[in-house]
Amino acid sequence: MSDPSFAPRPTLEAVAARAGVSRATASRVVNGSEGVRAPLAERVKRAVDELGYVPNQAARALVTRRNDAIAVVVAEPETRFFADPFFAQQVRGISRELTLYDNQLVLLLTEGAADYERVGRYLGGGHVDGALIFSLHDDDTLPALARRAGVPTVIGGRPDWSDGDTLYVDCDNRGGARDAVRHLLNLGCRRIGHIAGPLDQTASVDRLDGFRDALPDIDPRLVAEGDFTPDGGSRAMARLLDDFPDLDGVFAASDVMASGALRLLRTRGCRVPEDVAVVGFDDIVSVAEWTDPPLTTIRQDIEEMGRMMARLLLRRIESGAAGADAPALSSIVTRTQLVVRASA
Amino acid sequence: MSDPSFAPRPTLEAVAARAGVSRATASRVVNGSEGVRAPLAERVKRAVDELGYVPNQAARALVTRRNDAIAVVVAEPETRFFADPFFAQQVRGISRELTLYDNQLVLLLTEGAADYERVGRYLGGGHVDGALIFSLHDDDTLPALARRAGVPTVIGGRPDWSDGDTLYVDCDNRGGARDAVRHLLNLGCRRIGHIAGPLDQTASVDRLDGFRDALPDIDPRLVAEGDFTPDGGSRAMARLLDDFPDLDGVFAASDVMASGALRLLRTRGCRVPEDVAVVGFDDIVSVAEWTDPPLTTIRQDIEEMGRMMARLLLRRIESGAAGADAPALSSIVTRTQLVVRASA
DNA sequence: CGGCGGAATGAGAGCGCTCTCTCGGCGCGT
DNA sequence: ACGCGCCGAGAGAGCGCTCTCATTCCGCCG
Repeated sequence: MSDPSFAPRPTLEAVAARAGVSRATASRVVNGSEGVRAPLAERVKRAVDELGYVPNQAARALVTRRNDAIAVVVAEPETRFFADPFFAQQVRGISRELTLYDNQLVLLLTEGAADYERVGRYLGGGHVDGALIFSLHDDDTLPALARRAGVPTVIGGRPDWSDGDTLYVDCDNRGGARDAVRHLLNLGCRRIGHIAGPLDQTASVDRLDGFRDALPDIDPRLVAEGDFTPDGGSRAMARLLDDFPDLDGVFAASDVMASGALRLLRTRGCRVPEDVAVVGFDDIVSVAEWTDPPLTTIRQDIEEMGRMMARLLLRRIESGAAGADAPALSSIVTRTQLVVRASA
Repeated sequence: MSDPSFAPRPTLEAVAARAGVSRATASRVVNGSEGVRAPLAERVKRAVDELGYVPNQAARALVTRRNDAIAVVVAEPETRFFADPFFAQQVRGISRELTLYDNQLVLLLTEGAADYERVGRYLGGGHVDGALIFSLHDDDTLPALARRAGVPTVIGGRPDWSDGDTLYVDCDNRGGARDAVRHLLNLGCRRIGHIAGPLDQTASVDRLDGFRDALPDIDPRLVAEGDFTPDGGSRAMARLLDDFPDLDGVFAASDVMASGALRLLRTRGCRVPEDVAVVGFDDIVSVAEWTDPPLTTIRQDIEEMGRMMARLLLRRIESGAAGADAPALSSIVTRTQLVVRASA
């Protein structure tokens, strides 16, 4: 087997020799620093081309302490990670932003706490310059892990603790939820239920809080906990309907759950929005536009949030490298927006 | 800002000093090689714990030429990558297998050929020990790129060229397609159409070939090309129905497209399977079990294929390291299986 | 026309690790 | 009791790169 990986890769040394310059000069040219006279630079570039030289990243990383790679750590079984379009969009945003700055995305999937040790080792090993952590649940040790590993981190979604040092990007879950319920109220709904996400995540809690803001002193049974899956939404909807046959409005904490709720509503013969009006959250287009009827929802710009996470992290890494007098960085909370379609 | 990344990470040297041994011995202990007497090894381990030592991967990679990381390159816009459960399952399989062997997964998303240069640089940079490439289209230069970069590669899905050196993992697309059509035939269908995938991918072509195997000399208009999305399936179904009102059977080249077809069939008032029987391909459970009616389909074990890809690649890397007398590796084609649900 | 300043180039010291090679010490055979 | 062989530990040479610092070369001014 003629394994091409056996052809030893040319080193900077070789390039320098061929160009008749020193390694230092070759390095300067390769890294695009100025102060090399044109003819020399030209010769080096030619040598690079002819030899097909590509810098060895390990060697470079060893001295620069930079990897130009950041990890995306998902504290969620792959099943949900891939099934949920929310992650998909966020990762896309991240990926695009990182690409812009020539950084690579290393995906670290965890299946339960057993993998945490492995992830910790990886982060500590200096493989990546930073980490983006997603979808935290109560008491998740992932951020602590990253911190111990000395890896700059940005979290997707407000964490359930707060200290000035923790950076995150989230949307205004509470305000968005409030808007959703007010919309329902304006439509004339009198009996409004809420399909919440798992309450060990702040996004769910914040949305529930927003719901309560608009509807204080509500019967607690009007809140049914789902799990961000269609089925969960469906089950929660069923419970709500069983407990409150006079239900005429529902705010679901995610579009995906709302789609499940819609499905159940249909099997129960309820018309949407005539009998029951439904508002979702997220505005995941591939879901919200395709439900029957199309979903009224609270829009958050998920991809943009992904980009922001990446940018924030990159800046934090940068500032770490720059020293103490770096500009202070702060978490970002984005605005949400009501998108009215047909379901409410 | 008290950036913890500024606490310099302890080096092997420090561990050795603390344990009162040489760097070499410390290294031996850390890497679990034998031939170090227990008391010494014990002291080293203690030092590692106390210092919180984690080996610097860049330094290690520099000398071992191993990164314990492999790249997954997706020649597909993120949109489809994330939207399509097929990739999700495959990546899960890969991730699991890699984790087993303490390898990391680096996800390289490409958005069009513009990104190829970047990917090439990355692969050539020695960041990863190997690459898994997915979802190739005609004349895709990705494999050539990987080869030029000297990176061992395994391809997901049969490539459209063949040479003994190219390793791939695929299922028996043609045989599966044949089975699907035969099932339709056994059911008594007389006018069977095919919703094909994009014909610049071998999987689509192979499935079409299987369709033709079972139905030679068929009217070419009975084949409608889709794009592996629900919408594409829907559109193709519409075309088929328009051209052949007497259609009574459809074989779709993917479950996702079949679900779109089902949707269209419903809007047209066709009963499934009474009026038109439908068979899909893939057996993506989250799709096939949830369509209405549940989808009869051709099962391929996608996750297992992912695992196989990873294993094959790891072995190829291994064999590269072992030298010429490594066992010959060969591509894998897995068996498919008809799964009968309600749609046919 | 000598010398000075500044820019361009080269020399060389590591970065943290692995691994070969050498050396020291111990058990054993005679 | 002496020497041989072998196992366990240490010394040291890189891996390929970056970057500081010394050196050289040039254009100019005096």
